[in-house]
Amino acid sequence: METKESGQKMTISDVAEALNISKTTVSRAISGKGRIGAETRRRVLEYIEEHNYKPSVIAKGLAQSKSYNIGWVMPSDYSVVDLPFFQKCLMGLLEMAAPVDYDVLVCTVSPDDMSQLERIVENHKVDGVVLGRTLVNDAPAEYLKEKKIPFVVVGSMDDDNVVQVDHDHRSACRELTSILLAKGMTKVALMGGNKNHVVTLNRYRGYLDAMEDMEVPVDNSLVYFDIDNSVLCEHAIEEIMKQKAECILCMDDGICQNVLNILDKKGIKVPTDVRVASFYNSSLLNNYQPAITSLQFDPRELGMVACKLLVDFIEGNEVKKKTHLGYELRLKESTK
Amino acid sequence: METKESGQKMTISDVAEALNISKTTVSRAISGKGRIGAETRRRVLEYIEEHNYKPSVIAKGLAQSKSYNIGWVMPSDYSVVDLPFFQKCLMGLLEMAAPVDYDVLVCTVSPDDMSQLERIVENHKVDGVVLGRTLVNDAPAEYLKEKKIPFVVVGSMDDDNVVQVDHDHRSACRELTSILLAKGMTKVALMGGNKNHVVTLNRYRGYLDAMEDMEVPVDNSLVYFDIDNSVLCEHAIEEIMKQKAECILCMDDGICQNVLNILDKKGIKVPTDVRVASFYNSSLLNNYQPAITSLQFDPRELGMVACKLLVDFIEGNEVKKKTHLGYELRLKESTK
DNA sequence: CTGAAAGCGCTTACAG
DNA sequence: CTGAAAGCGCTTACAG
Repeated sequence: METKESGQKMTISDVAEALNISKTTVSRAISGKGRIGAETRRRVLEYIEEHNYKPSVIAKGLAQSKSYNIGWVMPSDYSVVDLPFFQKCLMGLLEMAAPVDYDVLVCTVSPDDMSQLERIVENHKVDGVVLGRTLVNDAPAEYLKEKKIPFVVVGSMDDDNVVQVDHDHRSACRELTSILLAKGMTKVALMGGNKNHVVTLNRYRGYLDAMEDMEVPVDNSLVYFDIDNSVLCEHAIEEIMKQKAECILCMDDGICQNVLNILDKKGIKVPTDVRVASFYNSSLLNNYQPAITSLQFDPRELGMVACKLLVDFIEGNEVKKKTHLGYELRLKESTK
Repeated sequence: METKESGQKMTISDVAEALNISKTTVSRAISGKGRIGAETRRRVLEYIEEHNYKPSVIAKGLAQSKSYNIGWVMPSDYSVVDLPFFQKCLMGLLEMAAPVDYDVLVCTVSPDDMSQLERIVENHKVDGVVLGRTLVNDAPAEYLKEKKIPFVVVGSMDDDNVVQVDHDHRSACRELTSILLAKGMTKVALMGGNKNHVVTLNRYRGYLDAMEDMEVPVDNSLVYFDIDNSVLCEHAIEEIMKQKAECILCMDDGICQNVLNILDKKGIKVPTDVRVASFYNSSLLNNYQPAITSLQFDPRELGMVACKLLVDFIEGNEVKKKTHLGYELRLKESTK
């Protein structure tokens, strides 16, 4: 109940001594591995409970060549730091990791620098890592494969050997686009993000799928990528409106926020002058008037699932390679 | 179950053997501690460079009773996860930590549960921690004091013994309020956040300071706290407008976003019907029309400074107890 | 300047 | 069922 003798932290030797048994036995009582008498075990557990003994995970790790850490790798791009997406994934990771006694070490990578990632794996500070997003040519993923470190990606990749967890953006975008087309619009513009992100391509494919389904020809002058600042965005909107687009489909809510502001500035009304829909997963568009039709995902759940998969993987269990989480489609006034 | 591959991780013994010297000498060459011949040292450094040997930080940690991790503690409240603030702090932390060979372990706490924090400190997984915000009755801070773990807080507290890094919210708010008053407004409403957060109180104090400076009496029917959902927000706005407030000062951009949406919904125009100002540190209000007058802070810098202070602290150096970072005041159309 | 040895706090064959 | 001992990969008095 009271804190142990002031100062020094208790070690396994202390409890062994106090109980007049060997460290081996104490270790076994705690880990549950190896044979041990029920009564002995009870005594040990009771003692450490009462004296609040907590084994050093560092020492345990050394003995087992493990760190009990998983690495969470997120991009550090300026534009991405404003999106709550990665923060929410991280929350999910943390939530799942603690109960299985893993901790989460964070590091960032940028397209031209993955030294932080290299540090944590080469210093042996993590037992596995989860990559926060996937790129078309994914240097971090290649690196981890080569190093033979267990890892899972939040997102999708072509390689069927890597463990992936993602929402099915292709289907989702196909569904959303279909609904827009079914409403009678044929000129649905697409405002895309970075084409080097796999997610961008998948959404684009879904868009194309829907166009094909509904036999609507694709007009490339309505399709824009790499819209990552307001100048590009404004330019794209001007072109799009020149083509008399009936709807603008935005690939993420950062882009959508930009689009809405520019539309507003230009006095173009939503949904009367043009409809707007988005891939919505943050609060950027909270309470916007009119409410924005969007696809809804759950980043926190991505994090939780990724963590579960990674830990299973690390511990040598069989792991499903590809898991898709559900999404929701929310029709609002912006596409009325 | 795993078979050893030829590419096994190299240990200090391997390099000692290869060079025909002792592990001691290798260790000294790397750490720079202890006497060692310049030539010997050169050989070691050259060898490990060439063979890409990286010492295990885990083992090093065990030997030194250190983990070379710092803990980053952030709240997990639902409302707070949408703000990029903590994510940006974290970026700053990471940026400073890597060069000094520390890694960052993340954990969350909520008002009624700090078990994640207890885990990482009691498992000895961190050498110190930084608390992402301060509360009026700060249980995590109390806990860390009791445990005698080095820690620094991002935010302010009454206890002069704890290392703090913060923006001077009181002065900032005083300055902003003064400017508003100087423009001739006397009815400046205040929409505050959680009164249990120290930052909320400090901003409030700054507001009071300014009112006193300018000899404007404080009207309590213009001051609201704990505005954390749109229902409360709408109610507050109705009351405020009934009092014919000339300006609404919002304590953070989440609140401000809410306020703007409700104002919009009610057809109240900014700045003609009412002025609006905010404490702006995220992208929530990006490109909003009209542009919002606000105080601007730098969360990333907070993280960087906190990291520097903590590492100094951990390594036993003298550390400044209280550091204030600068802020900027941006006057925009919303208070014209 | 360099090395043998003890030690950091655990785990885990191996033996009894 | 239990323990002595070796070992995980480093650091660091201590001695030469």
